Amino acid sequence: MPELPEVENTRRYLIQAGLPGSTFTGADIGWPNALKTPPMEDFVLGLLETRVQEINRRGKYLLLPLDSGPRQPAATLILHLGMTGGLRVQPTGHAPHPMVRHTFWLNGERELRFIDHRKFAKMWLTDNLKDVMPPLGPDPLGEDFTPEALGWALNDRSAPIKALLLEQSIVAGMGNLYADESLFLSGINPMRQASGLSTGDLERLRECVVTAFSTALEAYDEAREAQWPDPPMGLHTWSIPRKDGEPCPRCGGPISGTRIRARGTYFCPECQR
DNA sequence: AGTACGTCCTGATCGC
DNA sequence: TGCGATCAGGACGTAC
Repeated sequence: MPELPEVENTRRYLIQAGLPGSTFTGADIGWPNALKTPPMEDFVLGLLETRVQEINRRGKYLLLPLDSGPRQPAATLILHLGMTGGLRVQPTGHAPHPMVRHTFWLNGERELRFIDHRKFAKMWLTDNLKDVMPPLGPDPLGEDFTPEALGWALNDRSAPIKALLLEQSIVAGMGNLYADESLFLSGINPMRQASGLSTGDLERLRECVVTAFSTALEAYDEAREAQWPDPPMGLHTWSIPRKDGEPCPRCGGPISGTRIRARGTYFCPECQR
């Protein structure tokens, strides 16, 4: 379930693996439904002989601006890992993971391999980001993620804070696990009405979102070094147990499991009132 | 407009 | 023991 730390880890992995500067020499799209735009033929032709300039991230989206030389306009390859997506840069001879859905051939006998067990991942190739990118809120690793920005977005919203934290237009990169973790760290009940949060709540929440993501990222950085060249994925980097009745790490009381907007939600009824 | 729910997917796990 | 039902969840489409 890639959320911001997993996507950022993937970004750093791709850079370390030398994807920037590599040239696409072909592509095999094994699950066409993942391709949102353009149609397959245009997608593959559009990638051909383009060079990856850099690997950027906006929320959970990976953005690969491409250099196509004199051919214009310059396009961007956009990747979203969905729930089970993962990327590898490997030598052509290296046995591929059984769940590789798409293969992008690179110069120098290497391949960019897109793994995706459950086929929730998505891809776009566009020369106009605005046409395909949904509106994204501030990124918690950036400077514009402030208590004021959070308060403004939640101001007149009556939905439970947990549901709104998951909206990418409010917090870019947030996902189910880190939403629960951030609320647990900040002592805020996930079912509370967003508009009812005090200034103090918002400040604490902002701080805890940053803490949850930063802690996870550090773990990914370490694991990436330790297990190179296999990138880590799915590290257990949160403190709140994701099981009903488990002891709360803070007070020892039983953790409650419930559903908010059909998402599994875990919290401590004692610490998060 | 805001809120909520169904849908897409596969594999693991649950319950009868 | 075995097999069908349920669960997991990111983002979008649809309904209210």
